[in-house]
Amino acid sequence: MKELAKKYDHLVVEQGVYDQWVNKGYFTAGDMSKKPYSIVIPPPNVTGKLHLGHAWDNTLQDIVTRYKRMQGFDMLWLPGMDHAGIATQAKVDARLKDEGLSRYDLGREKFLERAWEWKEEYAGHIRKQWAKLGNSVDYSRERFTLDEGLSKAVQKVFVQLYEEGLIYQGERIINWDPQAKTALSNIEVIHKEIEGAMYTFKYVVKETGEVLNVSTTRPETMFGDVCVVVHPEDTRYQHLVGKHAINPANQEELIIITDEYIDIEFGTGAMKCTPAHDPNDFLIGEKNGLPKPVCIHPDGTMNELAGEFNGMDRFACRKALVERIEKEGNLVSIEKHMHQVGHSERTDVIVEPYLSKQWFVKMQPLAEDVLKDQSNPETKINFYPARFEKTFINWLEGIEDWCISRQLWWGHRIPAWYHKETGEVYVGLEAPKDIENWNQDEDVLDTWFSSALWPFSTLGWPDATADLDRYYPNNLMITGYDIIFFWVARMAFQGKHFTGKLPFRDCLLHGLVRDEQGRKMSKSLGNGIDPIDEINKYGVDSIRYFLSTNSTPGQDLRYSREKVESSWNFINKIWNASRFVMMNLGEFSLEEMDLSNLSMVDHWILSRMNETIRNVSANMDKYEFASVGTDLYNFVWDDFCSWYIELAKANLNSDNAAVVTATKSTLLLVLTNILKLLHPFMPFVTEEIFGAIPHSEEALCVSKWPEQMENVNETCKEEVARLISMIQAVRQIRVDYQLKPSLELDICIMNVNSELETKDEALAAMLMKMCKANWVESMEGETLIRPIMNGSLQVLMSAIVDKEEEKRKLLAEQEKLNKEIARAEGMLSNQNFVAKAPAAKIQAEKDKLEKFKVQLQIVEERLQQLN
RNA sequence: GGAGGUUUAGCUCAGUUGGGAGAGCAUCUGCCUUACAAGCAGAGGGUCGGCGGUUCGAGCCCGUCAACCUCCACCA
Repeated sequence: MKELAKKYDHLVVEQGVYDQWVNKGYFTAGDMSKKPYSIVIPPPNVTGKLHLGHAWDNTLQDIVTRYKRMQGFDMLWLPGMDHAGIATQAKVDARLKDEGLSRYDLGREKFLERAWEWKEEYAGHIRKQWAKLGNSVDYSRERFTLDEGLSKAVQKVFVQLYEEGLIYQGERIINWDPQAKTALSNIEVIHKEIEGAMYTFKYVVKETGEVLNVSTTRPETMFGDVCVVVHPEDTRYQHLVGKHAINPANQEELIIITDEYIDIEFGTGAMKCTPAHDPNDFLIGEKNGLPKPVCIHPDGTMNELAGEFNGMDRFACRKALVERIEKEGNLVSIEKHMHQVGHSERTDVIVEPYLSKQWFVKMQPLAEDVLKDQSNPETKINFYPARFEKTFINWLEGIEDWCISRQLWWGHRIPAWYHKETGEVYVGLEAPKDIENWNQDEDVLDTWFSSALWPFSTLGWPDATADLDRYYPNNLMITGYDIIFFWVARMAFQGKHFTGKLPFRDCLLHGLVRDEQGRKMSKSLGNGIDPIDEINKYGVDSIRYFLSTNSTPGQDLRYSREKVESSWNFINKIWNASRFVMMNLGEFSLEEMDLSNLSMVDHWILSRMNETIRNVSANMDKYEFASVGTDLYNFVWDDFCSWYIELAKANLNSDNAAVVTATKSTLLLVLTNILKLLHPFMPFVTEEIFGAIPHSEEALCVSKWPEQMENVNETCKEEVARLISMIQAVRQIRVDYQLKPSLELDICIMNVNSELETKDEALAAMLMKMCKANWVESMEGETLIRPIMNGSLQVLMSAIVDKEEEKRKLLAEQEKLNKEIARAEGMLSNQNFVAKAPAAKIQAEKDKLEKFKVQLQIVEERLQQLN
């Protein structure tokens, strides 16, 4: 058995324990005698260090994991990491750049070697951070989205969806990132409101010589224009339909056509149409069988269609073109224009809508299957908080096809081959036999394509493994609300389609960690906080307790060092209380435990313990960790430390050995259960203390979750409440009359009608200990009377009491009581209340009224004496 | 243009079927009481964003307005 150091030092306490847990295999799942419970970690990107958001997310998962493990489940928390295509490739590119290289210098194969080196390096960092956080993950089942098994799952899904007609290749307008030179899916585009300009130019109608004004926000795309469109009912332009306008950018003739899409009220009512660089224009082009010329290179520079601007950056071209047109006299106006412009999530450059050939997943049938299951209480995912179900459903209902091909090297290569001569497309798990005649698609899949399979691919799917059978669907998914679309929804439809079941029963969503001013943590603001620094400073137990108990589900969380310190203080309190218990237990062993001679206060703390176990377990099941935190804080600090330990001191000094034993037993039992209840939140310090007190279980982290104790006398609650009110009354008298704390007061207790009415030695000792009060049977001479719960307390103080002061206090008390009585009487005389309120509520009001009346009587008697 | 969130003590936030407003920190007073001064014992501080409604009773339910925040959305 260990000793507890005099001072709580988190650096010492948190050292070495984690490795022991891992080495003993406590985190390894697979005990077939137990019921399974599973969570998979949202795989962190192998791009860098974990941030506070990860610490929060992981802590929540670890809390549930440890709780379920202690409840006797075969608990699997499966760890792993994500290859994070664009993000990682960008990091490796940057590293190469420092060496004066580009990925093209290395070639695909060598580049991938470098990327794998990067992955190994960062995976090591991430594992160290998991250990630091205390994550009780099963390392024997750790996975990586690009490992062999998961790649197999990805290929299988791609090929099957292709064969089912749910994956197709198409020439479409996609979101193009000209810096990363890859396509993006719709949700990888961040729309930001920026100030642009609306340019209006003169288009001369060839046949009539009239001038037609046409506006655009992107003049550079004029080199890809194929027509001018007006609304069919726009009387201003009906006579021009079928005629031709001259494009002021390149003097080409543009046919004037009509389309219902046009908003007559907007701008001039005449729109230029660029089918290859705008999704709406694309549709108009398709409808009318127009060509779709591309005028921009994949790197964002203009191509040969731009004539003299060939090779110029798209935005430089915009400026130069406008200047030229102005010079030619064809500029009508430039007006400031605020509009939403798409930016790449990863590189932050302005996304170019771009016509290109990509692979897509046909989403509607997949989404419909999920929506069907979601509408059935038996099969649906339960969202916590429930409101996110709406977000989830709305997105699936309005879903568009998912562009899944990425022009990158780091990722799952698309299993499609093109015949060198015929151009035939082959998609399959195996490469074509006559491979020399085929070229494999150069592209890889969107990272989220593999993440979407995570809940089952990590368990061995597509093989029918024992793990898959046992741990799928997962019981719970915990992640941030910011990736409902990216991840949760996609896991849902892939899970449903390939396993027949939605991938998890519950989904707990948390918010974002913000800085102390409430701002998002970001690189550009430089306000990011490294969790490791904070852990070194305050200990991971404090960080975990802070992160998990200071917000409600779905709400963002402000990081607050003040509150982390307050968490540290709480842990320090537990540490010191434990030291007190140990000091008093001495050589006390488990065999001596005897709870048969419990005193009133022992019963009381055990009854509060039962209540706490009940509330904590219920709230844990609802993922209401803030409530759990409050309950435990109050129970530990107020009930156990401030009251029970202080009251127990008198019992521990008793000559009666049975009383001492009962108190020691209670101290040990309650402390043990406190450690268990707190373990999921602060695993290190609780395990350390557990190791230092008598116990029969192997380790706290694999100990049994507390159960309520039977045969606890609940009526002691009221007795102890009275005792507490007595102690508080005496303390109040000291404050009121500025008496020295060391001065012993004689007190006499009257009209209590309870066990406390007759003097009891143990109670007398407690009163002496708690408020330096000596309990006497009766009192002669002038006394000061204070009402206490259901009775009154008399103090002999004629020498000290200032009568006027006492009168003032009593009058204040009288006023307060009269108010209360008026309130209660008011309610009870309200016929509607009496007729409609529940009987229990009415009775409670009657009881209160009675109590107040008794107290008022005492106060008034005393006032009379003073007059 | 849709959807959602937030508004409670000086600050940060709880408040779970509607039944006498809470915590942490901060402030004030008094204490080194042998687990803990990172502590102990007390105290002050709120028209629960505004208005209206339902109800015997509203911080909580309904309507409306305001401020702030977030997500979604192809208007040239």
